[in-house]
Amino acid sequence: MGQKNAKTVGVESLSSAKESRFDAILDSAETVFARSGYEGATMREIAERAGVAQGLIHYHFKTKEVLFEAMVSRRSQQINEGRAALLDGILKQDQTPDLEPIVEALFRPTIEAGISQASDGGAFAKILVSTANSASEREQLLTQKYYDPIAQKFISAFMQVEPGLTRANAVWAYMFAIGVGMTMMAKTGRPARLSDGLCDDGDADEMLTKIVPFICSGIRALT
Amino acid sequence: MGQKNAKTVGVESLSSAKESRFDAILDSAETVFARSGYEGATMREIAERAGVAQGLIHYHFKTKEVLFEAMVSRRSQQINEGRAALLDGILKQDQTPDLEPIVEALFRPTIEAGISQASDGGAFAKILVSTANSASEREQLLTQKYYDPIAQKFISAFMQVEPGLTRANAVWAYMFAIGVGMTMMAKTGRPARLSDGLCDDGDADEMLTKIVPFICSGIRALT
DNA sequence: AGAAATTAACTGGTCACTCAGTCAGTATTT
DNA sequence: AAATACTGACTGAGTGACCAGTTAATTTCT
Repeated sequence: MGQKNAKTVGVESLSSAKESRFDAILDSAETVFARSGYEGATMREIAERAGVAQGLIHYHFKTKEVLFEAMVSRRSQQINEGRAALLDGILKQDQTPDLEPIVEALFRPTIEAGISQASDGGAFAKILVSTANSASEREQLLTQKYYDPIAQKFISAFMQVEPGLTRANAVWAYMFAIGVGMTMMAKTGRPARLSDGLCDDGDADEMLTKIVPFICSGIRALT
Repeated sequence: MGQKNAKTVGVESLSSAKESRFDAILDSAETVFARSGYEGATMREIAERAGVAQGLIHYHFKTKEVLFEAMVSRRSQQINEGRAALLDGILKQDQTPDLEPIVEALFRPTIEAGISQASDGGAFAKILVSTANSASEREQLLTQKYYDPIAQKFISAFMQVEPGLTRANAVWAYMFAIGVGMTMMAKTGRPARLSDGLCDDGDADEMLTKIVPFICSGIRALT
């Protein structure tokens, strides 16, 4: 269900290229799930924000759970294609690549997926954070399905450019790197609070200049 | 509300020292909130698991929100007293202390609060993770109230033992350190999945031997 | 080409159920 | 007896899901 809406693909996101209701529902779901969490979000609110009848959501997605997965699937495929492309480009070099661009390739597509939608305050990034940290069945399965494969690619890349890493340590390195990245994606505003405004977790580019050296140095400590 | 139950404090947690219903409710809330999240948890389930009538929860805590805060408050005070004690002990030395024990002091009390209850699978740690990462009003206020003060102490300690750190970078260092710690506290089982069983996020002590060098090296990269 | 038939997209209302919270009344303590 | 602790039945406000029926778009038949 949902693949029949492959119509009018072409160049979307162009100005206000009229979007299908199907996609409008997914966009709305992204915003509402991000603000209220899975249980806190209501089908009614998602429908209202998308400007459709509530029944239409059930027509397209059957259940709330399927809707949630469809929303995660759409965005994570986009992100992980970007990640894979960047990583492949780096590894295709002649000499051994640096660790730094690899770590950057891990985060930049997520950031860009956040801002492209503008005005949503990085809604999907927030969903990512809570999904990744959840120990619940449903969310773990989504992580496994959509994020474990690309994770393995980055873990292998870590081992390739830092030969001192055991496989176990490369896995820890990946987990820790993601943990640090959460700080940026959660957008809690806490850095600003703790620093009297010196730090701003809304500025992803500035954060990356701190995060990348932090993680790379941390990884090298595990070699 | 709740402080009138300071009765029979003494040595609790001893075998099955009969616990007050008040505390039984908080314990139950910890487990249920950890598994289902704030919205997903129901007062009915918390009451059943605690073996009391649902009305009793409202008698003691009035609302779900107050119950949640009471549960966070109890455990976080215990954790942060442990953290402060360890940190003060370290800073009281004559010569300049190392960064390593400070970072360890950040995490050990949380871990121990998790295991002491046994069998709950680190329920409170999971709540901590989702609370810290949430951008919602309610959870941000709790973080601010119960965790920002101790965070400032650790940020100052970072600057004291690593004089090259600016205040802004010390704040980032703290945020990143917490981010890495999430990996350990969330207990998602993902490390085991990604490593075919080589890594185990259930073994907090083993994780600490990886986390502490990772974070310390990362922090020093910011100097 | 144009009418007829079929499918897809969509609506508004409704259902059975669950939720947090209330309350009158009962047991237990002091 | 007076206060505190506690119960269990209850309520009104939502909840996700469902469905009969309407409109728009395609396909099929003549």
